[in-house]
Amino acid sequence: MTTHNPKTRWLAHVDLDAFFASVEQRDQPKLRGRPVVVGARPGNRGVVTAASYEARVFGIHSAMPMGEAVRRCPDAVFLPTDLPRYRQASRAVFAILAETVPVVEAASIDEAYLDISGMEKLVGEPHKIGALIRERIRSGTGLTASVGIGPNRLIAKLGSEDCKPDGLRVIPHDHVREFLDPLPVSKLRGLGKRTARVFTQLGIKTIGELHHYKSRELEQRLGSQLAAKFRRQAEGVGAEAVVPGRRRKSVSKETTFNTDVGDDDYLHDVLRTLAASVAATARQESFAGAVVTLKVRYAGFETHTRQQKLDAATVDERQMLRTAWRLYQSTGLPRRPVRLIGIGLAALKRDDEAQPDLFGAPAAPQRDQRVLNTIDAVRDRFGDGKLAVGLARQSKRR
DNA sequence: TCTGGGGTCCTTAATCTA
DNA sequence: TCTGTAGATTAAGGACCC
Repeated sequence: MTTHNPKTRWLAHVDLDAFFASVEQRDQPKLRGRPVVVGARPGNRGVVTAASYEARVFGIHSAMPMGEAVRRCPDAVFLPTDLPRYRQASRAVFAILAETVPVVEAASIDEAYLDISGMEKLVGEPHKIGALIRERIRSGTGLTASVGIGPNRLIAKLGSEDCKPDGLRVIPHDHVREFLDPLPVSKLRGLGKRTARVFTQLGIKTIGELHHYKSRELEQRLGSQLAAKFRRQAEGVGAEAVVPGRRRKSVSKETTFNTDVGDDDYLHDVLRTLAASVAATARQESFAGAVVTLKVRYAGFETHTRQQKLDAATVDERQMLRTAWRLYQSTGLPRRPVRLIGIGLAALKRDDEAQPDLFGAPAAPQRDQRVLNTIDAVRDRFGDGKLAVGLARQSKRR
């Protein structure tokens, strides 16, 4: 961990612009300059995963229902999400970052935090470092990134947001207050719709107003922890370090049906497929998990989860399926048609930390890859609704 | 408008255990 | 051995993020 004096500490936040859509435009030149929307197939249940800046002009943004996106811009190019290709592009960007900067923390597939303290001596002032990072990403991958640089993570992140797309913004230590004060509180991390309502009711609109808000009403309304978190952010003095190589804490797989499913045999088949996929991921990444979670969603978006701790960590899909199915059948869940079903594995341990698991004899890696490939292939051809049927046929042929 | 999928973290309540 | 209790663990749900 770096222990720089806050005045000499520089963190950067790198954010790839409209990432999924940009990868598509990069790989298919005829899409450049056109509105591109990546996400669910129009007509299916689902939302927009990414929208190019040309599509955003029409008010299309991620998480918007696909039907609404089609209404707003029927002439846009609608593409299915091609995660393997985006992962590949992401790996290329992270490789460049790793070559350029000593400490890199991946925050998501298209975002990273960098600790660039000390690089001034080699490269020059922070502005030069940011420019170098952006140029290397552009020349190495053909993608554009926005970079924010500041004395802590929050300021760096808000900086990159502020200069999007394809921009660079440096906020020095002694400019933090003037940068932060006029911003709306909705810019704070972890502040969503629910919390925003509380701030509105308290009459707090900007980060500056929150910074000067002394009443304990905030603590009463949000709870002491959450209130403290937002107050710290409003002070602008975050101290969390950039941590390379964070470990994942859970893995899960879920699917939404095009029409709700009431047939238990069918649900069981789908769950088996999802369990196989989770188990395959676990084996590929060499960990086992001791908590199985079942997730079920009904009409009206009514969502329930059930979980059970196992005696020992496992990667065995049969044990996961047995556990999840027991949870489905005997924990008082509504017996109504199901919109979504999913399974997850948590309380993860690396293989070398796990208890020996007699039931979880690892399957051949080739088979794991087959499971993952099959899921992708079936989803490509039929969409998620046909996933279970497609796999059931496959396994009969085998 | 009608809401995906894959995650993290937090709060609260129930249950277990010393 | 019984009982009350505090703290830890487990479980469920919610908010949020990309």
